[in-house]
Amino acid sequence: MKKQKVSSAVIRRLPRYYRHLTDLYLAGVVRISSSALGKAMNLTASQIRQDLSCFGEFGQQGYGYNVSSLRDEIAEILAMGQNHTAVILGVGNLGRALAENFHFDRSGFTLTAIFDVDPNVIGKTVSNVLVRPIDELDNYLKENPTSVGVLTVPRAAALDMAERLVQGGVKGIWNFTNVELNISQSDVIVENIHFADSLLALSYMISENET
Amino acid sequence: MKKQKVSSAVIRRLPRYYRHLTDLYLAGVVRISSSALGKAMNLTASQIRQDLSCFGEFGQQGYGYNVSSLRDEIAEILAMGQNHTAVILGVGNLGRALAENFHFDRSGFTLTAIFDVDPNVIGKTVSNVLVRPIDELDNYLKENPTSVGVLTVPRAAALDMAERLVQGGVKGIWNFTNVELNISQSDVIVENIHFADSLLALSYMISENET
DNA sequence: TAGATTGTTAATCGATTAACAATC
DNA sequence: TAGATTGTTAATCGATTAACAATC
Repeated sequence: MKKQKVSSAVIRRLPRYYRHLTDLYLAGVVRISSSALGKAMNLTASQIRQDLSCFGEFGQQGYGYNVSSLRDEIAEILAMGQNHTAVILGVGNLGRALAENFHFDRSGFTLTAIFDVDPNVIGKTVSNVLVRPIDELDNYLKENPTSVGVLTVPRAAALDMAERLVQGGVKGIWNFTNVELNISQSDVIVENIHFADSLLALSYMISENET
Repeated sequence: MKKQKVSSAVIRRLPRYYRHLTDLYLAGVVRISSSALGKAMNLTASQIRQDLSCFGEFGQQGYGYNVSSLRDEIAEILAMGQNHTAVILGVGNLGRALAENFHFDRSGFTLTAIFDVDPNVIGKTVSNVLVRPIDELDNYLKENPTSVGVLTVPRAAALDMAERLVQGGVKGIWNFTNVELNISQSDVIVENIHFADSLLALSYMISENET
């Protein structure tokens, strides 16, 4: 059943496909060819067909792809329908920004809990989710199996919190701290968002662009 | 003078090198070999030497690399010493999180201004930076040439704001909105941080990991 | 039907890894 | 000096692109 491993390059493009298809869908576009999609996304038609062929056959000769159903297929591939759950650790500015502005549900996740150490926020709700004391994390995870822990704690707390998430049985950690989490011995997946790395790459590119 | 174009894979690794070297430097490590660095970063020694060779010769046979000076060299390559400036557009939760918690200076940037539409925050300071009315953006950019615009506005405002940044002569846009900015006709560089893409990739990987 | 477009195989291109002479 | 490790060239591997028969 399981195909050969899908390359990381392909995996990174899947959410982009999903995003573009959603835009097309909302714009009322019914069908699209690989070449038209490629033009819109700055990819070759070949690459799109090659990417999709990792997962099955979703098109139709002479027609192209049905936008709505290809979107659904990709949602399926991305496991968006699996009722994933997420908890946020640390509700400072960034944690709060994610809780209030990021639509977890649009990626197939439900935000089920928020943890923090600050007595001023514990017991309150943020975005309709209760903020709990961090001491309750271990118990909470034991009683409420959770897909992903969102790490938005200060640098100093990052490693300890990551360890507790792993112990608590999460399947993935969405890491916003600039700490490199070295938990490769477990089979928990770490997805990093390194703001500084992104800005430095931009710094390089704008300088390169001038010369 | 200009070497052949450096591949994007290499550019993306440079900030990681910088980050690891900083950690080593702060830990008091004086020298490191490509193989030791590779082990720490999960790269091959070969790749590290190949990457660095795009920019010059920074090591010494039989010794390896001096941590501090290699770090400095990479900072130089990343253009960290060029007094880049940044302005934030939109000081909602995310803009505020960046203004207050992200250390622009550590990436060689100075946050010089913040713009918003909300009368309740205009005139106040966030992280010692004045929040100005968005109407002043065009004039501000004219009078204060700015390297990068940080886009943390709502989706609806994104395209318009991006256009004004481009008109205002910024060299790069750090885009946190989930809107695809299509400004490839200009030579402004867009660096995207797509939270949803990142979470969906994680969703895929944790599901894949189970089967 | 004729035209369009897929899925897939083969060709090309680029990036990573291996090997090694140079040398600190 | 002998051992270690670089920078670089060559070999390998993987990803992207091109081509085309199949077919809607």
